[in-house]
This record gives sequence, C-alpha cells and structure tokens, in this order.
Amino acid sequence: MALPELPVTSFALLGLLSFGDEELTGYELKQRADITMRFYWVAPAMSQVYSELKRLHEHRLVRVTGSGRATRYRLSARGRRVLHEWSATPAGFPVWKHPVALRLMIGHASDQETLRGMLTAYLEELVTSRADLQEVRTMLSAADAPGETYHFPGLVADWGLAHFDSEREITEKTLRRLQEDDA
Amino acid sequence: MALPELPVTSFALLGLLSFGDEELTGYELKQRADITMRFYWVAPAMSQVYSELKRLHEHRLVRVTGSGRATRYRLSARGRRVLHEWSATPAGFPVWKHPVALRLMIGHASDQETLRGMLTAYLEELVTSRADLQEVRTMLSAADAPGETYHFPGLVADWGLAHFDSEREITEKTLRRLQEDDA
DNA sequence: ACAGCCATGTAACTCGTTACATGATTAC
DNA sequence: GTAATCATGTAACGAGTTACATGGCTGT
Repeated sequence: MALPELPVTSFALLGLLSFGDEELTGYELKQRADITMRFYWVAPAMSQVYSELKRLHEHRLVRVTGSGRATRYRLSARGRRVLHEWSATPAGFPVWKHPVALRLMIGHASDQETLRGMLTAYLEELVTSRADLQEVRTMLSAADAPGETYHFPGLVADWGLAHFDSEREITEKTLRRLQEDDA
Repeated sequence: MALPELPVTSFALLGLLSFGDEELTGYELKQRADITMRFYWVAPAMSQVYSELKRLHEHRLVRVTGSGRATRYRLSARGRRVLHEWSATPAGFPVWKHPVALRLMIGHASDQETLRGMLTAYLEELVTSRADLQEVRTMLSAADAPGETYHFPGLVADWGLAHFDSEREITEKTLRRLQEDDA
C-alpha cells in the first residue's frame, strides 16, 4: 500500500478526523483546526478545507455520509491505515517564521522606541495566545490520561504552553537588554 | 512615500543588504540567508533570490553595479528609507509549523516505538542546529557591542539559541512522559 | 583535464490565500 | 423578519519550490 503523495495539511486534517468515530462537516473540521491545530501547524482557509476533503475522498481516505444538506466525513479504514503509515514518516525540522525576530535583526534600520513598542505588543499577543491554548488544555483534561482519547493532544498542548512561556521569557530578556543599551 | 506592497521575504533580503555598505551578488545573498536568516525566517530558493532582486530593482530599492559577469546589488537611498518604514509596520504573530508536534498529536495512530524514535531524532537535529547557530553567534561576537554592526543580529541569535534550548527541554520532558505512560 | 564552486536564470507546478457567491437554518 | 451562524463551493492570484539549463572561473 503506497503512501499517497499529499501535502502535510491533508494528513493533518485526516488526523483531526481520527479522534473517536465522529463524522464531521467541513465547517466543523475547520473549527477544530482553528482551535487546536493552529498552534503548531496552520489554520487552513475554509476553501482549502473543502478542497482537501475532496481530495481525501478521491483517494478514498474518508467516507462521505451525505445525510441532508451537510456533507459529513469520516475516516475510512484505508484512511486509518494510511495515517498510521504516514505517522512513521520522517518528520522534518520545524519551520519558524518569526516576523518580530526578523525586524529585530535589522534593528539598526529602526529606533529604540519602535523596537520596544514591537516587543511589548508581542508580549501582549503572547499572553492572549497562551490563554487561548490554556483554555484548550483545560478542555482536554477531561480525557487526557494515558490511553484516553485526548492524551496525545494534551501532551502537545503542554508543549505549546511551554513554548509560549519560553517566548515570553526571551522577549522580556531582550527588552531588558535593549533598555540597558540605552544607558 | 508609500510603502511598496512586497512579500516579507523581499524586505528580509533587503534587510540583509543593509549591513555595512556591501555590494553582494545574488549568490552571496543566498549564502547569508542560509547562514543566519533561516533560523527565524526562511532560506529562500536560489531562484527566488534572483527574482526578488529583480523586483527590488524594479522598485528602485537596490542599485545594480554590473562589474563583470557577476551582478552586484547594493541598497539604494530609497531602499534604506523603505526599510526603515517597513520595520515600523505591525509585525504579526510568528507562524510555527512543527511536523514533530503534529505527528505527536495523532500519537494514537502510531506506537510508542515510533514516537520515541521520532522525538529522539528530533533531539539530535536540535543539537546540530543549535551548534550551527552557536557558530554564527561566535562569528557575530566580533562586532556585537551596542552600536556596532552586528549588535541586533547578536540579540536575535541569542533568541534563537534560547529557543533551541527550550525545545530541547520540552522534547526531553515529553520523552520522559511517554516512558512513564509505558509503565 | 576535471571537479567543484560561482553565477544566473526559466518553466512548470503546488500550496494556500483572498474575494466572491449562494443559500439554508437557527435564535431572537 | 432579520441577523448570525452553518454550509459549500469557485476563481483568481501570489509565494515559493523543484527541475532544468547554461556557462565561467578556480584549484589540483
């Protein structure tokens, strides 16, 4: 059984369909992605969710249960096998696109005022993002014991929380270093 | 002076041209990006470097000094102004694409063996990446005092090093948690 | 002479986005 | 009735990649 060549986001969406035996609409799938997956992958556009679902169906990785106007999708047996196979695939190194760090790098083209404002704004966004993720983490804690449905999502959420904490620390430290430079 | 609408990578490359008064070829610019910028932005393909340079020139943000077969580019006065203006632009939140965390999220579709192997492999890649960045950091330290050319790149490199350290800690912690689950 | 690096591009393609369009259902 | 949400798509576009092609220069 050859692993179909699909973009990672396809497998990510397939993965979201692999919790429990739920049947989801494209709309619901998009919501799940927005809530959880966006923290360490992406939040795909609505239109992409539909086109990926179409493709997953063409590859018979999902089954369609057209009950009424809302098309519902569920993982097929083949989809489950493919997902298992894919998860053993080399993961590759994370890609980090950090517009704050990028601007800081060319700090000589800016000024202290602007840079400090940027870092402060970033700190605030970190706080709200962390709070959002913490909320998710709390919801998952209903079934996050080893073997339960949301055990692994719980691990990943903790990973994300630790990451946000680390970012906060580094940003604060950098702010302090900028202030020292002023003197 | 309206800020031209260009992708961030354009400004990133423009930023790389703003250190010192150097004139760089596309080839050299690509090397710089590979060495430093890739850690918090991207390493653009060679072909993209050339097309971006072409576009930057069309916008008169760089000047071309065609000395011989190798075309050399340097920041124009206009380019410097635009870069300054861009750096005060809202930065947006970092995007993190983390294939390891993504696979861990659907850990239920995998097995302990595979997951531990994945995290261990990631740890090793973290070590080499950190070492690469540390090497860059050391090179920068020749001129990283406040006011010197590589002060800000130094700050950003330290940011990246702290990030790698944080990732190492989280990964190790997650590995321990996986082992506890086994028992 | 030959390998390896320097140097520059073109063409085809995919991923993913935004803008647009449509209509059904639900809550108030 | 009317606003918000649910639900599904199409079309155009842009960023960025890989594969391909070419050729000069440099060290051994």
